Amino acid sequence: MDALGDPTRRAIFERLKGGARAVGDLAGEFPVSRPAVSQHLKVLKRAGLVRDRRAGTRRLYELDPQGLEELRSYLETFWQTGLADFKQAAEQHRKGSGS
Amino acid sequence: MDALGDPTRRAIFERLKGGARAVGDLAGEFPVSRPAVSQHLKVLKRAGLVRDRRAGTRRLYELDPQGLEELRSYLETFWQTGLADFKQAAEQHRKGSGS
DNA sequence: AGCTTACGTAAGCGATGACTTACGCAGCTG
DNA sequence: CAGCTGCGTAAGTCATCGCTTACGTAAGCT
Repeated sequence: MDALGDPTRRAIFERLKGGARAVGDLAGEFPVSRPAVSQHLKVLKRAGLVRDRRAGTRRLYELDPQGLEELRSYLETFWQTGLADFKQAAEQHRKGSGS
Repeated sequence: MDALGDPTRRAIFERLKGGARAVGDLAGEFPVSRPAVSQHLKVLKRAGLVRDRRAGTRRLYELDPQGLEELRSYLETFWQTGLADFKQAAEQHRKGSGS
């Protein structure tokens, strides 16, 4: 979650949804240097959101399904921990107020 | 989303799921000063995630249902933008590769 | 084997941001 | 009306982090 806090990193992450990409290739589409992209990928990898794979001299990065599932379930829990409950209260509270 | 990047802020946000709370009351449960909590709440409010309401000299903060719905739909979109597609590819890719 | 490509890492730097203390203001209470 | 409580804001400080340049390293190509 903290890993997605940075806009650039989030952009890289979203870009990876299109499929596996190499670092240099990826860096070509962002206004940052290649090492910067490397570091971002390192953080994402550490967060379990991406995976790296070798392809010749290049290193392809792709989304990690497992980490994504974990994130998803975390968010699911996020809503359900008393959130639906709160929503009902909110709706009730809203009943008499017109904007 | 950037608003939830900070751990302390996220903790405050989660704490608000339990219901509306005053600032000082909230600050009593965190290792930070009251003004710090105020600033965090300001950011959350600016992000549309929380709402403030007055109660005497206190100011109660609660989750904003509208902002939460926006966040939820954003996340929904997040998964669906080619993500299911990617998953199939990932599964397929897994088929014959033994590490 | 030597050269080139592609990447990761280290070191340094500038900027963002989280936190604290000090201050001013609104609202209850006597 | 005076005092107290509770909060927001301002100013300053210190850490964190994102970015760049420079360097070392692994893998294809000739």
